[in-house]
Amino acid sequence: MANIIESTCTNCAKLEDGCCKTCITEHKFNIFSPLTNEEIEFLIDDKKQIIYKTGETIMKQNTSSTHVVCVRSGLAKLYVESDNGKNVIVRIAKKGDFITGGGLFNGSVQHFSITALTPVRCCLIDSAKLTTLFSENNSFAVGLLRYNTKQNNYLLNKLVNHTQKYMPGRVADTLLYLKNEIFAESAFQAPLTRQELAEMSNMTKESFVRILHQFKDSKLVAVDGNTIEILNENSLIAISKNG
Amino acid sequence: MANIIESTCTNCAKLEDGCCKTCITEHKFNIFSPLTNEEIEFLIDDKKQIIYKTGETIMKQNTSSTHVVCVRSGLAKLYVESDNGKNVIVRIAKKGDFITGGGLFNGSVQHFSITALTPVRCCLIDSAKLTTLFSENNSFAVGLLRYNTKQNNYLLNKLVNHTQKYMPGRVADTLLYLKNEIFAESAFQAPLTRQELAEMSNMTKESFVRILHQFKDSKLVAVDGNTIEILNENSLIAISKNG
DNA sequence: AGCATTATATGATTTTTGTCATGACGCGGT
DNA sequence: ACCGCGTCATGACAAAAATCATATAATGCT
Repeated sequence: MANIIESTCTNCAKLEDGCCKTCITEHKFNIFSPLTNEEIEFLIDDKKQIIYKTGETIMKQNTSSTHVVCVRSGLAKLYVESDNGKNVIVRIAKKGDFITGGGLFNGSVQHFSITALTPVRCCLIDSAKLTTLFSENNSFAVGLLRYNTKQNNYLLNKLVNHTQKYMPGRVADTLLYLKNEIFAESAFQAPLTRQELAEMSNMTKESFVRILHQFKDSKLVAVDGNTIEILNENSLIAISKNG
Repeated sequence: MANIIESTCTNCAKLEDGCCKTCITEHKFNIFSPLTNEEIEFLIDDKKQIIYKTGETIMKQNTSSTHVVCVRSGLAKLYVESDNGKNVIVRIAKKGDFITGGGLFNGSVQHFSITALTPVRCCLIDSAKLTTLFSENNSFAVGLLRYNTKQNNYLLNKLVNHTQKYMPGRVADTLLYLKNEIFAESAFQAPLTRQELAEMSNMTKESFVRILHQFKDSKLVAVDGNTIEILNENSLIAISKNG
């Protein structure tokens, strides 16, 4: 069971200790940077700080939720569970990511699930507080809209990539995404099974394995279990572009 | 009825005529309903009213644009042009639709193209005016965010439908979308070629034609050229669900 | 350590979908 | 009316990807 850890992070319970303010800068929660100290105080007043174990569900699709998630550490997968039982992993959330399940001002039903890939430390913040701040602080409102817009463009791009590219292009996309967006390193140990990597790439695990093996044979990547190293990024980019 | 609206709209240059205000209610531009008369006056001050002929490009992907589009009549396709030359039609815009190409507050680059499927009458409004109103009128800001959120959920849904369903399910989706979202009638004459219907359904035109033919054989639809009639909506829904 | 369970890998086969080729039909322009 | 062009339709075939089967490696548990 996930445990509330307000005791372990006592500094964070009140703003006077400087913890939440620090968290916002340190963890790069850019979305909150326009807020004044007073507004932050208001925001975090009754927030809950939770640690999820690997594999635990942070949010479940189609359930109702009145809070948003701010990831402080760890990785989580955001995925849609389709009617046929197959999952589509939409993105990976990491430190500093801010997640609204179905969106503010649009009902409380979550349109995707979130599951911890590693232990995840996060803060759950009441949506109502965000809507209040949305009205009071225009820069914050602009930030929220911009966040949504970017998400929109991201999804538009993913739609095209997933429907128009052949499998090697999609595998290349997934590997480049992990390198550049998540780990920011050429070699990384991804806490993702082949099944999950396949769900990110819109294919079966068998197909993913085969293509990864081809990439390995072509010296584009080095693979050892969950550790993947990008050896030839330019070729992967070419494969991604080519389709 | 339609004539009255259109004749008033021709003098839409000033609010004194009551036209833009009428337009907002009559054409159901809900996004603008929170605005005061003064704000509307400000918004439409130097707007441009344009008529596009069938086939004309209203917005071109990857170009810069500083305005948003409000469709007053006609139909237009919003589509992404992918690197391999194939198009993905994301949605059809109709009367009352409000379109921001790449989004407010996020650069001016358009992330998709818009082309008129029929003659399209629309107003182009300066994005800067919207951002000003966003700051001044909170209800309007909420409406914009809600619009974006809905768009997000729509794209999420389309991503899953296009990647997880077999072709018959996707064709069923397209037909149901046209019936319920665009024409609001069981029988409709769609100004879309088979190629375009295929681009909405993420498949080749040949595949679309074949599946439409099967649906016709199964008495699910009646087809005569561009006129399509949904005869058995429940079966189409079942096919859509099934995958 | 030994066993059960899960994840990974790989070949054989089938299903799904796209590509190519061809013909029919409809429509605008001369 | 005739031609040319684009759309629509349909069959034959090829390519892409999923499924199935099975083997191996890794992991967790008692």
